[in-house]
Amino acid sequence: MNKYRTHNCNELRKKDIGSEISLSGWINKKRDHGNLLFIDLRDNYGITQCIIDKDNLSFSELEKTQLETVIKVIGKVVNRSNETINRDIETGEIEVSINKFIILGSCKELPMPIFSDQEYAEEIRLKYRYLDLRRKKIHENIILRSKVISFIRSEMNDLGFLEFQTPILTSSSPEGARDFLVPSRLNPGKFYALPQAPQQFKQLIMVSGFDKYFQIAPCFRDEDARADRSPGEFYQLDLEMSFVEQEDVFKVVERLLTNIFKKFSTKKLMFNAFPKISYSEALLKYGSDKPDLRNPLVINDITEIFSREDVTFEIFKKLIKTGSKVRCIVTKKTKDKPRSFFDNIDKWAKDQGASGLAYFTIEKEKEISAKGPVGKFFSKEAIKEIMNITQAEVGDSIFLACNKLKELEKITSLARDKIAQDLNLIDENIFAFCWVVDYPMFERDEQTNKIEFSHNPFSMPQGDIEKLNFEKPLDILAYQYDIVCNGVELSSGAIRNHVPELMYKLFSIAGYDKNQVNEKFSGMINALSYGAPPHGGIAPGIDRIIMLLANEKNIREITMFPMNQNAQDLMMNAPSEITENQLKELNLSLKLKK
RNA sequence: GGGGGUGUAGCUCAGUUGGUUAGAGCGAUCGCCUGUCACGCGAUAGGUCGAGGGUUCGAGUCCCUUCACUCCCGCCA
Repeated sequence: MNKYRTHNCNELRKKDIGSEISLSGWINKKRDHGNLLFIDLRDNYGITQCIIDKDNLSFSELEKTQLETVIKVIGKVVNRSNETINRDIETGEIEVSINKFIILGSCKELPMPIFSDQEYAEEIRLKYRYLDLRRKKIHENIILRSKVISFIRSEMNDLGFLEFQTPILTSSSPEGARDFLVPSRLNPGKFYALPQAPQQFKQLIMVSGFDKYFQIAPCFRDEDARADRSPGEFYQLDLEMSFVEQEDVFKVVERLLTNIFKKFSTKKLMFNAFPKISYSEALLKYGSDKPDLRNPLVINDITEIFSREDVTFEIFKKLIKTGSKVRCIVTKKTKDKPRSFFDNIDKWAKDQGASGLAYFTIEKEKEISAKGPVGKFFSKEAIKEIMNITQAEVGDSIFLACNKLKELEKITSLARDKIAQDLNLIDENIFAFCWVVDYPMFERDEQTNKIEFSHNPFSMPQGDIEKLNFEKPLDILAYQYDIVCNGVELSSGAIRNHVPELMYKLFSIAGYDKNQVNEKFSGMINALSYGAPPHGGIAPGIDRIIMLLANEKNIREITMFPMNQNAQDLMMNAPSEITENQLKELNLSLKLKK
């Protein structure tokens, strides 16, 4: 028999009444009636109420024992009378009458209460993470995370994928995020980098003939944190498949995500088959390449309206002549919304750094007309034309913004979210997945004016390779795709370029000559010239999937031991200084900025 | 690198127009209480008001500097 317990704290039921048992766990809560003491004993599985009275020799000692002390209780399962049954806990029909108890782990005064739904400062939660993790909600989030990952493994195995580990110490790559670097002792002056993703390795696994690979892969990027982005490390379900086209990858991921979200959430999926939206369409209709499709609002371009004689909105007309565009959002049946609704949105837009959002409402008495601050600038024919483009009807309102394309996309995208929130248009009980496809291979950096890879440099360009027009690189699309859920980018992937000559060509457009490519991607580029299968894959973010399932906005709520925003582990005191000896061994010296 | 928010007891917070000895709930300690499940009742202890400087007869409160945490922008193929 186990020394510590015969049952866990969520096991005992009516059928156990009369049994002599032992339980071990934490004192979650005490209710002390002076001559009668109730103890809620908690473990990972649940809570069991234990009871002791003054006739017992241990009574006064147990009465003095601190919350969160770990004890072993030996006693008898007894019935609870009808009036004293607790329906809120699964063991609520019985209780344990304590005969004896033993302290297994004593507890100092707590820096934060465990039994409370109260929110606490992150600093203290992170410093005492092991206490924080005892609390119900985050404890359950972490268990959910474990179950989801375990489910993913079994699904991937069922689909014929093999799980492999790839190196954690690897080489720094020129593209992408800032690397975490590790100095090499045996190779003075040289550094390893932690992988930003196992990108090259997974392609090499395909070249090695393993056909289908996956890994719950740690990824390291030395970039600043956000609420939904840990500094340092995060996890991806990294997967790669040989002899596949885009659709084959989609099929696997759609099945997997559908199964995960159906199994681990009660929320409904908006689409059985995930819709596919091209990158350019997404930017036009939603102003973003990660649209929240729960939001029914759509953006329309109405720049052409402003070339009409009977539109006299001179500010916009002037801006358009210098290259700006006009886009708008229609809100249905908002004719009778108070003036404050419109002004708040305009004010909000100004707070976002935009020049505000113009608006008018379409009304009809005898004739169609536009009411609102800028309504007077539009003739009834112009209004009809706008209604034609935007599907707006009488009683609807139109919010307009005019700016250079990038800025315009940004503000209309934010406005789309903001207006939908104000009008309460977003159903929180839905997951709306979509694919964003047809990403451009290259984009122009606005500051440097240089042409760069817009996503992954290893992606395969679309179309007939022989006929690609390298003179117009910005027109080249890639077999590059993202999956988005509720406005959250879950992952991106691509069909890879497995043709070395084409790879050199594409890198040369981004400003890397053959030697640089050979040097920086030696493993990859070499491998591709020894018989590489066509292949492709994707890497859904595990953390973000769990956040969606757990309905958490902050990644630390689903991460066991996270760092704070300044990339410090307050519990372990990382990062920390190292000794002179360690530095010497690594041939390093410090030169700190003041 | 830049912008916003927060910082008062172990924890969560209140603190008016600058004015006496800075308060409450939870927790801790002590006492009372045999059916609670956020048990109840009474008492006690507990404060560098993040830190430093300034204005003032007087600063938790106003001003300046600075630190910590957090959210956002930049960044994140």
